[in-house]
Amino acid sequence: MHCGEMGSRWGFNRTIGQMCGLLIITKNPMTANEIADALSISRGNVSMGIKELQSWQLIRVQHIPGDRKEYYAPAGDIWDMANRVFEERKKREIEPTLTLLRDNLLDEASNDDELYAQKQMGEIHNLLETVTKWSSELQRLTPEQLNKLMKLGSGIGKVIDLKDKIFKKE
Amino acid sequence: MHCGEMGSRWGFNRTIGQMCGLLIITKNPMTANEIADALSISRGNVSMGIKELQSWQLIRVQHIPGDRKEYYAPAGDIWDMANRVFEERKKREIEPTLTLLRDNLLDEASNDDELYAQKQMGEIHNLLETVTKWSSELQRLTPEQLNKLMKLGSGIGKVIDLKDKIFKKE
DNA sequence: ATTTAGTTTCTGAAATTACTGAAAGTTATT
DNA sequence: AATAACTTTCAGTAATTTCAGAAACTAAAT
Repeated sequence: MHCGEMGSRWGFNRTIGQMCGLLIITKNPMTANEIADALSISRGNVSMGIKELQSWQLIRVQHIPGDRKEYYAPAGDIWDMANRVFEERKKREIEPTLTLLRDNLLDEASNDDELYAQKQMGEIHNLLETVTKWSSELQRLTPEQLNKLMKLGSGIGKVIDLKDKIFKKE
Repeated sequence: MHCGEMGSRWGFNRTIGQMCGLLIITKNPMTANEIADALSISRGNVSMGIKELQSWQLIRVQHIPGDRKEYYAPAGDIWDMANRVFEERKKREIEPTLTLLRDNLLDEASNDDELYAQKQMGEIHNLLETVTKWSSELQRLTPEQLNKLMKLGSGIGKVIDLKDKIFKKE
């Protein structure tokens, strides 16, 4: 139920949130009908939800030999799923804006106000670009490196300073 | 207009998104009426929007001496604002879940299925906690350090390995 | 105390989004 | 080819969200 309430904050809707939560905490893969029963929602709704969750790559189908039904299970572990949600949201929340800003920055400003507007848009553009670049590079780290990095916390500041000192001459 | 379309993805609604965008790209502070006119929306709607944007700490009131009207302007620079949105969303999207998970993990599992559910919830809990901790520690860095870190990109992997080598003995 | 210039709150209408249930579609089995 | 066991689509309905505009409120100026 909580996943339902949070669903829309996380980028989908109530039912879809519930479905996702249910599949995560349920040990065995479930059929569409089982999902509908468990959450008291219509079969059709489940079908739509499945489609949506698949488009987020959060669930996958599993076939059980000798059984014709389709069984659904989470696709990957919790970390994988979080990553996918993050990526998908980046695509929806950041990329369109980045494109628009780029286009706008190409126009020539014809007065002071426009100049100011462009300056501000430039700032936003830089910020978003930095964030996307950084986040995709984080994903390139091995889980082990990532773990170390997280544990480091704000200690990272010291490491950066250290690195600076060592390579000062370059 | 684009800020309007994106508004709901960013956590507020169309009108509020537009208001925020307008205030950012406009050089001088604006009155509520100017905002209403510029966006062709009702005065009441602007008032609600202002309240909401203030709750996100994205805009601030400015009084102009000898003028009775209230003027509104963005609160802080782009980076500040992004930070606030990020913080606010963390509060809305992560913290409630963290609380719920903690409560649930205190219950004793009474069978195998519950045990599995708890294991999964534990995973989510860890993930969310790591992310929140890390993000709040990043904010403790000076803007300069942060900038260096961002520029480092995937080079961060090498720096971590370096640090490991140096402090191997500890 | 009244007027005036402004802000906020609130109601119901409009627009959007989500959901159901029935019908259509698909695929394995006989 | 017909049936049976499922899944998907879709039209209409229900629920939610957003919004305008009127009414209520507040405070400065007279």
